[in-house]
Amino acid sequence: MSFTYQYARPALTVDCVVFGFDEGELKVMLIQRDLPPFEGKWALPGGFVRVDETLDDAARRELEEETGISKVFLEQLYTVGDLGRDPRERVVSVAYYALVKLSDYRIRPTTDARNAAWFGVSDVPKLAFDHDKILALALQRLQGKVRYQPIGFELLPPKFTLSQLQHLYETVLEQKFDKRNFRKKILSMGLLIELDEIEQDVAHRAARLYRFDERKYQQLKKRGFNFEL
Amino acid sequence: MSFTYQYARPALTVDCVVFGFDEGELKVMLIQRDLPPFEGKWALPGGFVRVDETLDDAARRELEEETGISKVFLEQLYTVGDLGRDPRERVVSVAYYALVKLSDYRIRPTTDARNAAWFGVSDVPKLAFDHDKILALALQRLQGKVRYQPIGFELLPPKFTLSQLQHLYETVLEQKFDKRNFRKKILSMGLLIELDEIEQDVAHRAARLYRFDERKYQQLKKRGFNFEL
DNA sequence: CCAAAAGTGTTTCACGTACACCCATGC
DNA sequence: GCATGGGTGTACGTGAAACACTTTTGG
Repeated sequence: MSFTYQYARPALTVDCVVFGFDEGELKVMLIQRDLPPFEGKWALPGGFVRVDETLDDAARRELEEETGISKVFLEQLYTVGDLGRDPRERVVSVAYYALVKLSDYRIRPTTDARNAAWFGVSDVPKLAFDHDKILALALQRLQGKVRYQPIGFELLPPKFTLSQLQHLYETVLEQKFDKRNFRKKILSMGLLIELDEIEQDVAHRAARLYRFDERKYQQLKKRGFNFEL
Repeated sequence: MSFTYQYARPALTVDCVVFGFDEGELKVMLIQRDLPPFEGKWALPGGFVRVDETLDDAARRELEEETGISKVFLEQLYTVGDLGRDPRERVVSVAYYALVKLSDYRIRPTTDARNAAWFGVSDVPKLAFDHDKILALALQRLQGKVRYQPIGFELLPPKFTLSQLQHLYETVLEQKFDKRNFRKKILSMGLLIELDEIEQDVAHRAARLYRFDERKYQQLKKRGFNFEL
């Protein structure tokens, strides 16, 4: 079976930059290519968009197929369409970025026949295609967005300590915060629910656990509230 | 001549939301369709991406062809790919938004065989395809971006008065500003060059003209400066 | 008892905000 | 001379930033 058109059409793909946060480091999931071009090179998970699925669906499907990741925060990032970005033919790719609760879901880093692994964002090797550029864009977007939208919580387990939250922000934004000021500010928004639980199995005083109040955030947002770190 | 592929491919188009600012109002350029589907309806300028041109090039080319507009601020907005957004077949469209110095370049609102016209953003009729949604996205992006990047100047002539600038911000953000505070803030950034010229042909005291210092902005940006209204 | 991180208030300073009057020009 | 918008300074309050010590727990 084949499909014929009057004019040449670019191929259309999706690529996903999947971020996780673990051990005080921001990580990206990469896949080792088992086919040319760029065989053996690391690349972003992604693949062709089917003609009967939306772009979002395609991104989620590829993510699931290639990394086993599902039900995560996923947002469109940018569409790249430079000539020659794929040596075989013209390929336009809609890039997405995803945020996963690494420490919670325990994602299997290897699935399928492929080799998938987490890399610290500062230890990423040279990637296939123009995926370096896409990754850089995603990082930029994450840094910009984390300040004024409560997406940082997508990278933490549902229950977290204020220190974990602070470290997350410090890592993503590459910037230190004062502990007291950070707590004051984040708590003053009234978006965190203080739980009756504390950390377990730590070799020091256990910290209180909190939960992000998504419901409250949606309410406040309607009334003109703006999250801002 | 025709082109054949193993799998079905979506068609790929670009659409442009072109903003202008005139008479204290934010305007969008629309084109009246002369072919089905949506014949006679107003739509965003746009068209198919050729297989040998980048997405940015395609957007600029379509803009030039359909509206005569060239050399403007142009930025990718979002890629829409819902099923059924075009009744004929699957079409994925990369949306762009452009900012033009309306009062300066004097763009011809009608070119080609087509009917092109400026609409106040609050007087836009129901558009073809999902162009309403794209326009709404573009407005949102403009409102968000104008606050923390000096793109407002793209909508003004090269020489402008502080009142013009203030009115632009008030229009885009749908919010009033205090005259003294606005001037204090904008001038304190040191990004405006005070010219030795004043307005001409006004029926009241003529205002001083200013120019945006792009050079200085690029310098400051490198050193970590952030524009913020 | 030592190490490691949790938790907690106050002072200072900068910046945002509110606010009213005189000036220049064209008609 | 009057209508229209141009141009200017100060006082006040809020919120960001700086800063150090005590507490709890496990080993």
